[in-house]
Amino acid sequence: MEIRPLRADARQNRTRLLDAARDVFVELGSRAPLDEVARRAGTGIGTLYRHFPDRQALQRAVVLDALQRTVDEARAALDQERDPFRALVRYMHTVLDIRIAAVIPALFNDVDLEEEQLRRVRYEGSAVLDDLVAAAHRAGTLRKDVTSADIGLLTVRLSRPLPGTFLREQNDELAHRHLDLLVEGLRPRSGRPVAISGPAMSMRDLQRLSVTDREAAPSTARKARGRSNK
Amino acid sequence: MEIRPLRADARQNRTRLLDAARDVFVELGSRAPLDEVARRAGTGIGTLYRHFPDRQALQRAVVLDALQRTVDEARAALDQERDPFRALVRYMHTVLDIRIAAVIPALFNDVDLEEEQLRRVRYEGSAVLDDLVAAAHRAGTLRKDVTSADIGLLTVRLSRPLPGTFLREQNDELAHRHLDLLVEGLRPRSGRPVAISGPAMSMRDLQRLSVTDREAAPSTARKARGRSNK
DNA sequence: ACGATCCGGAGACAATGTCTCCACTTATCT
DNA sequence: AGATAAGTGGAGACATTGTCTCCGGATCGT
Repeated sequence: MEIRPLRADARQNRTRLLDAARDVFVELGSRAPLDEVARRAGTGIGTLYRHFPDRQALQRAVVLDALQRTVDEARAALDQERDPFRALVRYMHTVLDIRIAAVIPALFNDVDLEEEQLRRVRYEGSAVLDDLVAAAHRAGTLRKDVTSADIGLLTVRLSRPLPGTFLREQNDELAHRHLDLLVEGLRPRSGRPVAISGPAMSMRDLQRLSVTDREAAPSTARKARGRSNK
Repeated sequence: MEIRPLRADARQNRTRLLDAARDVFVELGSRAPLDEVARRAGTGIGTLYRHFPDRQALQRAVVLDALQRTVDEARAALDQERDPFRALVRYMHTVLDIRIAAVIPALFNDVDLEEEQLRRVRYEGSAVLDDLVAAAHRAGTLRKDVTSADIGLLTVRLSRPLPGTFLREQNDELAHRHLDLLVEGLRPRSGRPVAISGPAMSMRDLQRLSVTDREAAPSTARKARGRSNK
């Protein structure tokens, strides 16, 4: 590892490449052509390869960067907001902005999340989200049956850009709009509590689960689900 | 055009290929290897190409099939459910099951949605969703500021499989769980109405928007494939 | 039983993506 | 300003991946 500081222009290029890579991976998937990344960053492909020896190194750097920023923001929300529910909502909006919840999914199969450094930041991320949720639970402003994994997964669903040729700005607006809508469903209901179905997991459950199962079930048979509208 | 009915085994293979293709496109994206589709369908690659002359034909068939089933189910929901809100919720759950809202996004850039037959079914789909939403609005059981485009886009967000090595069944359960959660946010609030941000669009707005954006690039209706742009 | 119909998958071909190499440019220091 | 180390860009050799044809053989329907 080089410890010598980068030249000013080199540092800027590195940052630009990271930003461009994040967008490209989110929009085009983990196997998007790196030419495109270089193009958006306004550099040559050679420069990209100088900073990141191969595709995987770039992907790793992108994830680490986004994760770190998310953790920082989560802590800020927890510290600065008086109302825990507000802190949680602020956290979710920020996550949309950082696009972390879109990046990780996109790169999930290509980046080794168990690698030491990533593992550590991921752990911090889970912990702070657990704290946010727990605080809101204690305050009684968040439905008791909503778990931290729900929050995490919901931000994933909201983060991913909608297909079609939406402009990016429009996409972002819609994501925040839908988050607003969702947030209303997170509050406890005064009247009858309508039960929600499915597995209630914590962030820890979620991580354990992702790591553990590594076999593919080739069962393609589809069964009709007997569904009553609850 | 062949009108002669297919041999029984051929018909079954065709159906299997369609189902497999839908899953593969959703999971692996529109450019997923067709070998994988054949493998999951339990047929050879040659069989795939006999039924669908090229990738685009397969994609188109997948979308048409899913769309048609969705429209049918939407009509059934509208007819059979007494409570309009229940009808809407049932519709959304069904959409998750059919995975239409995951298929269309995945194939958005590869299938020409303006092609006559698709256009017609899509139009029907929008119309019936508009009806569902309008009915719920009239009944006062759906927030007035929630539009049909919101419903459509939200099902898209919920439909797409979460990354990681979730088993498919688990993925489905989570999608329905999160839909349950979301639904609570769709109901009108008795107390203060918390405003939601962002553009409020109808399905029509949505379609118009997607189409106009497309004009920028030359629409490849049925041309040679080899394109090199950038 | 016996055409007609359909299947399977090896492999030639085409498209796409990876990454190196090095002549050239730019930042930084004195 | 001059010297020089640091950084850049992109053409192109190479590798990987996906497309689609072809035809001997299996299977269906009558």
